[in-house]
Amino acid sequence: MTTEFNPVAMDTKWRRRWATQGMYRTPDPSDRPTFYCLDFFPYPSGDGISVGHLRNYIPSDVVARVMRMRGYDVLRPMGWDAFGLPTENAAIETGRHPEDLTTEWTANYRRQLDLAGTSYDWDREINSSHPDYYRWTQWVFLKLYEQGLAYRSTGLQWWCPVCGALANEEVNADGTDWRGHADITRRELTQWFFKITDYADELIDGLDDLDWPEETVRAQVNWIGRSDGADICFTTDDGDVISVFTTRPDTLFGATFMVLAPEHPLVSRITTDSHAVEVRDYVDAAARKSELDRVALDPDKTGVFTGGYAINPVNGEALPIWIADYVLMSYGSGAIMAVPAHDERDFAFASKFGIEIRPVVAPPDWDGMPFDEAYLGEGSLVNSGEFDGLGVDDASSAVTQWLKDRGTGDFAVNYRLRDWLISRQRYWGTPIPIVHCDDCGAVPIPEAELPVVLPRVDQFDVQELRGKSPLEAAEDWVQTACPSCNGPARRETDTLGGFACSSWYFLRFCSPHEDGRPFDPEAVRRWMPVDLYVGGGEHRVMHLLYARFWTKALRDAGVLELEEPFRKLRHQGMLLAQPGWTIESDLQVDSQGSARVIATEGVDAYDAPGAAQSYRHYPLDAKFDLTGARSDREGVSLVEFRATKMSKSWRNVVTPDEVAATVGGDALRVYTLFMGPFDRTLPWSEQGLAGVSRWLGRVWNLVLGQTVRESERRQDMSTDVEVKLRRRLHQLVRRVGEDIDALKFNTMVAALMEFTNFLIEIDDEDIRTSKAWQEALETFLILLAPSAVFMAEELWERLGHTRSVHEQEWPAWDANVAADETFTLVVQVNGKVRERIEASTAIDEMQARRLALASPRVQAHLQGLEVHKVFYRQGRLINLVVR
RNA sequence: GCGGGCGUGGCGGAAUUGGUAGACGCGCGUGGUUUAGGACCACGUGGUGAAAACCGUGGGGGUUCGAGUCCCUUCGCCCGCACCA
Repeated sequence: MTTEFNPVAMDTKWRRRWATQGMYRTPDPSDRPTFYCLDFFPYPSGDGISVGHLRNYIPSDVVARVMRMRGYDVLRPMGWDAFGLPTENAAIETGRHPEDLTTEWTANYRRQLDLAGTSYDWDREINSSHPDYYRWTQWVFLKLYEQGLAYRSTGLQWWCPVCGALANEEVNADGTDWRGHADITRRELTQWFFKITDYADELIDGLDDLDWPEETVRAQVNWIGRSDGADICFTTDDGDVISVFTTRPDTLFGATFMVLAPEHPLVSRITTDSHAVEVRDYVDAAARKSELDRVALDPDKTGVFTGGYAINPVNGEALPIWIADYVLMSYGSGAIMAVPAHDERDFAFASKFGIEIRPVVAPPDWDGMPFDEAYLGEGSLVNSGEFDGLGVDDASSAVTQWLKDRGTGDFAVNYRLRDWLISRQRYWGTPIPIVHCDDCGAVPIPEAELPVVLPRVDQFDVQELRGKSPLEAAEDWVQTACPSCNGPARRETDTLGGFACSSWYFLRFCSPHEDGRPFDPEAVRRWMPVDLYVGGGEHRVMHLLYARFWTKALRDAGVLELEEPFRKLRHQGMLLAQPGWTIESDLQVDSQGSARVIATEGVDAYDAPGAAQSYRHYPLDAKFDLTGARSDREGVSLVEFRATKMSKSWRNVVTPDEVAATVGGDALRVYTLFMGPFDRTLPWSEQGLAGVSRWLGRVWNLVLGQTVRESERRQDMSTDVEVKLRRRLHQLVRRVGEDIDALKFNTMVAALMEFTNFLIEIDDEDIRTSKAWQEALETFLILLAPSAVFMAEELWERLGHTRSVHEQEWPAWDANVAADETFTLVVQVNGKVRERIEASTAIDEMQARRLALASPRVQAHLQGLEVHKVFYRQGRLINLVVR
C-alpha cells in the first residue's frame, strides 16, 4: 500500500465504496432520537455549482454527520427545485427541451455535491418537475382552493416581457424584476392568488418560538407590516362614502384635505367639470408613469385638486379632495385623510400646494408657532374639541370609539403584506389543476384524476407565440371535459410559480416514495419539524413565509399536525471571488473602475504586487472591479481589484470540480469551514486553500508515522507527556463538540490544527509507542471525520479498522482528565499586565498574592507605593491597585 | 430616508462574553534540506525601541481596579426595504 498522500484517488475509492454500501441511507424508524438536517431546495442551473454554494452544504453536512455519530437517526435529503424560468429560457436558446436540460443539470449537481463528500441520502432524491412530485403540489393547491385560500382576481399586475406576470415582491425599486430583467410594466390581468393575508397575524405570532436569526424574524415582521388604527368614513357632497385607513385617528381634527389614488374608483364621480381636464391628464400620466417612475421614489410630490369636497365626520368641515400618486391604490382603501401637521408626506404636499397645516398635537415645549416640519412625536391634543388635553394614545382610542358610536368609523388593522400572486403564463411549471367551464365556471380537477400532466410541447417561446402562453397554444391539451357537467371545457393554462414547489418539499422528503398521498403522516410526525434548516439569506422573506403559510393552511385542512416547519434556521455567508492585483495594460478600464480583460491570452492575478507568483489566470473577457490603487511589478503597472460576487459572466467562478481534481474534496471541505465564520461574507483564497491542503498532508504523515522530523528523546518523563496528551485530547473533544453546536466551524478546524501541532511537537519514539498516542490518533480521526471525510476514512482503515470511521460513536470527554493542573497567573498593577507566572490551579488568593509580590518585575512597579486594593480572579489574574 | 450588519496585524480571522489582544491559517523574513516543481523542515513575525518600556482593536469622550467587549458621540464600508397613510 502506498503511503503517498493522493487525495484524488482516495476520494474516488471511498465515494464508490460508500455508494455501494449505502452508507448514508436514512435509518428505519427506531426509538433513537431523530434529527432532520435540511438545506434550502436548490434550483439546478446549467452552470453547475461553484465553491460558493458549498458554504451552504458543507457546514450542514458536518452537523448531519456529527449527529449521526452522536446516535441520532438523521434525515439528510436533497432534491431539486427544478421547475422555473432559467431552464425554460435556456431551452429556448439552445433549442432543447427543458425536461432534458433538467435531467442533465440535476445529475451534474448531484455529481458535484458528491465531489464535496456530502452525505445525502440519494434514495430520497426528489425533483419538483416530476409528475410524482407535482401531482402533490397540485393536491395542495386543491386543499387551499377548498378552503377559499386560492382565488382568481383581476387587477393591475406587474408584467415582465420575459417572465410574464410578477408578484409585487418580485419587482425591484429600480424597475427591474428579481432576476434582473428590465422593462417591467403593469397590465390588467386575471390571476391566481393565495390568500396569505388571512394568516398575517399568525405568521407574526408564530415567529416567537423559533430559533431563527433575529434579522430574519424582523424582516418577516416588517414584511407583513401590521398597522393598528382606524377606518374612518368621509362623505362627499354627492353622498358617496370615502373610507380611509389611518394609524393616527387622534389627528383627525388636523385633517385639512383628502387624497385619493389616481386609480381610485370614485375619482371620476368626485371630479367637477371645471377640473375634469386636469384630473384626466394626471390620471393618464400616472398610469403611464406607474410603469417605472412611481416605484423609483421621486421626493417631489405631485397631485391635482378634483374640485370635490368631503365632510370630516368629527367636526363637519368640508375637506378638499385631491388626487396624488403618493397614495397607493393597493394599500388600505386607496384614499387617505391628510394631516400635514403630523405626517411628513402630507406636510410636503400641503407646503407645495399651499394647504393649511393645522397642529392638533402640541409638542412638549411648543410656543404655538407654525411647524417647520411635521411633528410625529408625543404630546397632548389641541384644536380638537372635546378631546383637547388627551395624550396621543388615549386620543386615538377615544376618537375611534366616538366615531364607532356614531357609525362613521371603527378600529381597524391593515397589513403591508399582499396576497401571494402565483400565476405564471409560462410553460415550465406545475399546471394549475382547474378547468374552466362555460356553465360551471372554474372547476377543480378531482383528486383522483391528478396529476394534470404538463404536456411535452415543442414551442414554448413566448415571443414566437406572440404573447400567448405556451399552454394556451397547446389546443389538444386545453380542450377537455368539465369534471362537473362533462360538457366541453378548457384547462387553466397558467402554471404555478416556483415558490409553490418549495413550499412543501420538506414534507415530501419524510416519505418521498409515498404513492397514494403527498406524505405519510407517521413519517412527518417522526421527522418534522426540521431541526436545522440552512440556506441563503436572500430567501429570508418569500420562501420562508410561503412555506410557513402552506404549513398552517395544511394544518387547517386537517392533513398536518404542525404549527411551524423550521425550528432552527441559519443563513450561510456569501462567497466572493479572491481579490488581488493584475496587469493594467491587459485591461480595458471604464470611468466607473470596471475593467475587462482584452489580452487574448488572458492575464495573471497576484495576491499582492510583490507576490512571488500568480494565484490565478483570468481569461479574455474576465471582469474586475478596480479599487483605484495601483502599483508596480518589475516595471509593469499593476492595478488592484476588489473581491466581488462569483459570476459566470465575470469569469471568476471557482468550481468544486477544479478544486477536487487538484487538492481533493477534503481540502475543499476543510477550507470552506476554516475560511471564516459560517454566516459571514468572505473572499475565496487560493493560498488559504493551499494552507489547508498542506495541513491535511501533515496529518497524513503524522498518523502514518512518517514525520520528517528526526525523532529525538528530549521529553522529560514520558509519563508526564502522556498525561498532558490525554488532557489535550479531552480538551479537544470538548472544544470540537462545542464549536460544532455553535456552528463555529472555523474555530473547530483551528482546534484540530492546534492539536496536530501539539502532536508533532511531542512526537518521538517513546510517545509514539504509548497507548495514549494510539488513543489520541484514533480519537482525533473520529473528530476529523465529519470535516475531512475521505482522509479520515482512509487513515482509519490503515490503522487497522474494518468498520467505517463515520459509523464510530462520537467521543465523550472527561472533565477530570481535561482539567488543567496549572495556569498562567496574570499579574496586573493598576490594570496593566506586569508579570505572568505559571501557577497551580489549586492556589487561592493569598497564595496568588504572595506569588505576585515575590516577582521582581512586580516589585519594581510597587516601589514606594502601597497596595490599596486587590482584585483576584480564580484561575485567571490578580490585579494589584496601588497608590 | 427607514431598517440591519460590520470596522481588530500586510491578509482571512481568534479572544473563555468585562480579565493575557492578535489563537489558527495565509503572507513575509532567516536558516536548513532538497536543489525543475505552487515541495518539505526549524525558528521568527502588531508598531516604536539597544533595552527598560511605551503605543496599539476606525476617530473622540465616558463608566470601571480593568474595555476589542458596556454607554454616549462621530466617521467609513456593506446589505435589505422603498411614499404602506
